[in-house]
Amino acid sequence: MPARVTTLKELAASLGLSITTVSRALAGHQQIALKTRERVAQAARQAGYVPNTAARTLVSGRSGFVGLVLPIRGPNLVDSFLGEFVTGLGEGLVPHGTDLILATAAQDQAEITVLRHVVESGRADGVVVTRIAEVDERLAYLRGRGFPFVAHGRLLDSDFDYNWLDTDGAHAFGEAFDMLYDLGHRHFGLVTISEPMTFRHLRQDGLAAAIARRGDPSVRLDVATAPRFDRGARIQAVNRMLQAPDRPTAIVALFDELALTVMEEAVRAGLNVPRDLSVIGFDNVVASVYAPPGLTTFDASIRQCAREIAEMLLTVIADKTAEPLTRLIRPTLVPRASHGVAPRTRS
Amino acid sequence: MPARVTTLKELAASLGLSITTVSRALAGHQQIALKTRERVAQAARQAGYVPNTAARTLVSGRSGFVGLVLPIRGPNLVDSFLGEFVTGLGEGLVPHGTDLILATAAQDQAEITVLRHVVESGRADGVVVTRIAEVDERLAYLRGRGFPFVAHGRLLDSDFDYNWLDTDGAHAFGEAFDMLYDLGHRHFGLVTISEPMTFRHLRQDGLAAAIARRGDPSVRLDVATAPRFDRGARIQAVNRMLQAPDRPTAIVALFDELALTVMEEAVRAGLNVPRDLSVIGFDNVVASVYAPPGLTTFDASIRQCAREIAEMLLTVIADKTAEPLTRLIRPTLVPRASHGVAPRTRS
DNA sequence: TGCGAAATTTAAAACGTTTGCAATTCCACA
DNA sequence: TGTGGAATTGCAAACGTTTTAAATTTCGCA
Repeated sequence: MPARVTTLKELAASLGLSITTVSRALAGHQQIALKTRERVAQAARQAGYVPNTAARTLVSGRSGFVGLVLPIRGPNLVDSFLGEFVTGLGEGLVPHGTDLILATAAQDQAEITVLRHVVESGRADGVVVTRIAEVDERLAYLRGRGFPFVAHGRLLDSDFDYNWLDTDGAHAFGEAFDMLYDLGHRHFGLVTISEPMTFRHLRQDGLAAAIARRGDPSVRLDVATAPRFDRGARIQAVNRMLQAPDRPTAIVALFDELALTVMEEAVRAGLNVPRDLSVIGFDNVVASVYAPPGLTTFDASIRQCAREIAEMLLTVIADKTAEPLTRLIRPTLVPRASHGVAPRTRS
Repeated sequence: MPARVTTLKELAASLGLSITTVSRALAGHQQIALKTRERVAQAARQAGYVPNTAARTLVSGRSGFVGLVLPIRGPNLVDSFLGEFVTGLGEGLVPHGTDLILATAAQDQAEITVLRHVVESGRADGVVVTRIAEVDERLAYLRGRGFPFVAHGRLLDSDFDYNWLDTDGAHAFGEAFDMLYDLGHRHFGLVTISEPMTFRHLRQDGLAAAIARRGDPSVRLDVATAPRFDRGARIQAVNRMLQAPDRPTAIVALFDELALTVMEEAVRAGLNVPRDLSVIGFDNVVASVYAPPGLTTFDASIRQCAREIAEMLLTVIADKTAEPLTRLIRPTLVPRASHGVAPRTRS
């Protein structure tokens, strides 16, 4: 017997009260007699009453949901990013009784289309936007609508303020450089991607800034670029860097996946990490623990960041006029065994 | 200028038509003149009209959402399961215009409470249930309500039918045994968990069945059990098995995370994998590629399974009276380098 | 005993959509 | 020019809740 859903009307009828009174009693309004409130609460609990979300949303204009548009992903998810991210969001949302909507973009569909749909159908009270692109129409759209959102990541420059939380990749890459420099490295390699995401600039600029700060003209930086999802091209780019007659002694990769490729190809080329080559990544993916000799990397604590993003978003939803919130999270170095003193200079 | 949301009423007014007609025109009803339908569609597109979800849900009784209650997870997610799973669900749902709701259980809250809330608030038209426990109140509840759901996993026995999709762990473990037996192994170890999840029985039974099928009385099986999230206890249990005077020559782990621990501890104990010890896991997590010498394991293609689960659920939602759907997916062996011929018998 | 203010409760409208049924328009044909 | 039936459109109720404004009850005090 599929139990029917209890409605406010039924509850009111069974109590001999009006719908209004029951609604207010459950909302805890002071104007309802204490005795009545208790009686109603008791009956509601017993009947297992749960308010209908649609009806509540319709009248209040609040859905109690926060949206996340799933980035269209390649066939190979290599990390636990998404899992950690939604887990963190969930943790941040649950104390406020808010749930998460995951909207997926179809193969041939732009993310912005899905975003618009989520926003304009009233499914969500706010959204989280990840993977910020150099020119990001999503932020412009949300901004134009005045719709609450928090970005995970930043634009390089913008003529408007918005709420964001970002990992301080610039600082991390500076830290990586300083550490490697102090270990004697002077010739550096950076492996990066060709996709127009802002974080690649932020990190590369952080590296460049640290180099400039040091003011040592003997420091040299090579850059290798490959498309994010083209494994073949990536391997090629890495090998071009490794096979060069004068190759770097230390390679910093934009993120661990690239760093792992560097380590694999280095081994294949007969190099020993870290004796011949230091490698540093970013993200602290699980594989970085297991890939010999253990990848030195940075941990950005995605789950914790996501939780904070959720909290920021709830704040913004509650008060749309508030000053823009921004948080820059400094990742922590996870030193493992893939970096070491620079090899003696050849020649 | 935060653009307002267009409503049906406004659209109707601007067209000089009634709300009814516009609604029907957009729904493509034949009874509306073709010319009108086109005119309305055009105007709707131009105005960027998106129907309000709450209103539609309220009257139709369909929310256009499918729910997933996030399992409460320990501090350390080690795999990409959740990410792959929600990605797969999204892929299966998006062609039908359905989205996914992720509800998180608070720390002190039972999963069933959240599930009840999702179901009874009308937020979702159906739910996906994962990680089936030996005695699973969620299935009983959903069954009792007649609420559409698909289980990822199975009960060991049940007095009712339901929709499920499961990975054929029994078959995989049988396959692992056969392969190892043919390589000369006679003394086996199974590392499993103490949590009352059904899959541990299914897999262990599959192993036992394969042993029985072989009918070789010299085959021996040791079992080590530890709590899922207690790393210390797990290491202890593994070591007890490895340190035993007469240790197994082949260890099958309930899943990769355990297998990785076995490999780590084996190395620490001075054993060579696979020369002294064969290890086989299950799940094909990313780390299994990188953990030396490369873990032989089974791939259950979570993403594909999740997609199918989504499709099954949509079928069930569309026709609640349909026969129960069940799918048993055979995982594929991913042979890497952690297994090999049995070492010569000592003594 | 009656008055007025305070305390408590209720009727009714509103949110934006879908849908059963009724009303209107159109057109072919007599 | 009128008629009937088909084609097209519109009215109004309904979904379950919140909320404004108004009605009713209660109670202290003269």
